[in-house]
Amino acid sequence: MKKTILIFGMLALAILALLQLSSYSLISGDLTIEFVISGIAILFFIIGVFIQKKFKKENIVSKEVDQKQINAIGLSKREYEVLLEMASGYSNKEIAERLFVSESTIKTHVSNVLLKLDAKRRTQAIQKAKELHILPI
Amino acid sequence: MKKTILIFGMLALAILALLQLSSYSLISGDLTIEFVISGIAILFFIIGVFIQKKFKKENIVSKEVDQKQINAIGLSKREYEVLLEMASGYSNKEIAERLFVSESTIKTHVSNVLLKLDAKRRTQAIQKAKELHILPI
DNA sequence: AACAGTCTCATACTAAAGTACCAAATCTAT
DNA sequence: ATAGATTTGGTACTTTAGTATGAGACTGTT
Repeated sequence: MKKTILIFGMLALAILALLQLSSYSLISGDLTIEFVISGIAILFFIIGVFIQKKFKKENIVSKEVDQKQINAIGLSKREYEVLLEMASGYSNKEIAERLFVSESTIKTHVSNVLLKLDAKRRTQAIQKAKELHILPI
Repeated sequence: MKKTILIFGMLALAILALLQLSSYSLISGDLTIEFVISGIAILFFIIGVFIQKKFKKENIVSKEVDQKQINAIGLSKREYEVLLEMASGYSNKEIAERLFVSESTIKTHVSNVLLKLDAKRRTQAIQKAKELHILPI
């Protein structure tokens, strides 16, 4: 967790910088104490929100599809489309109708998907695809 | 977004309260300006983190299984177990081996699961189960 | 233009999934 | 203890899924 140390170090620095700035402003009389404190409060609130967001993103399984993984596996555009339809629970015949091609074509694509994902069944392919983060949701 | 308005109202109030408190402390000379500002910064940082956490939680699809849904659907304990195995990508034969029963039994269970989830195929059953939040992940 | 890759489709299989129907054993709660 | 639900298992059958193989059409690339 180097990032944690880094972030808290930066925060400490930010606080020190603000202290310097605020005391200087107060001495010079440009700003009122209320204004400075409000600004600091808002600033640190925003920083808190931002940092929490960053941390959350790392912990949560991203719902985004990992395009790099798709390329790494070697799935073609059409094969990936078929995979998505499979994962949605459609049969080969239904996928064929939805994509306006023959069932034979879908079978070919499915076989290729299974090969590339090293799966014996479509359900296993779906599971593996999920683990590889190449499926939305 | 009533919550948003509420939260920001509370924040504004908190800032005002802090201003009052800090000016009072400064006048009475109990605290230094640095100490007050640091405290406020830390406080608002924490508030920011907390609020972001709250908001995030609402957006994320809960990974918990919805036991009520399982009951509502009428899935028995064993049927649910089979559903989980199905969703993991196992074949009927594999599930039979894993649960130490015959393949016939699994077929019966699977048929019942499909009926209760109103699905034509196991992939569709998995998809529907996912939507009903009765699958972990 | 030639080539690799993709997409399409077909045939002929084998394997797996799913349905229908039945029935015995086992729990479970009243 | 008995009724109702659950679990288990079987047979026989239909439907999907998946494999193997081949091949034409259509990219984009060098």
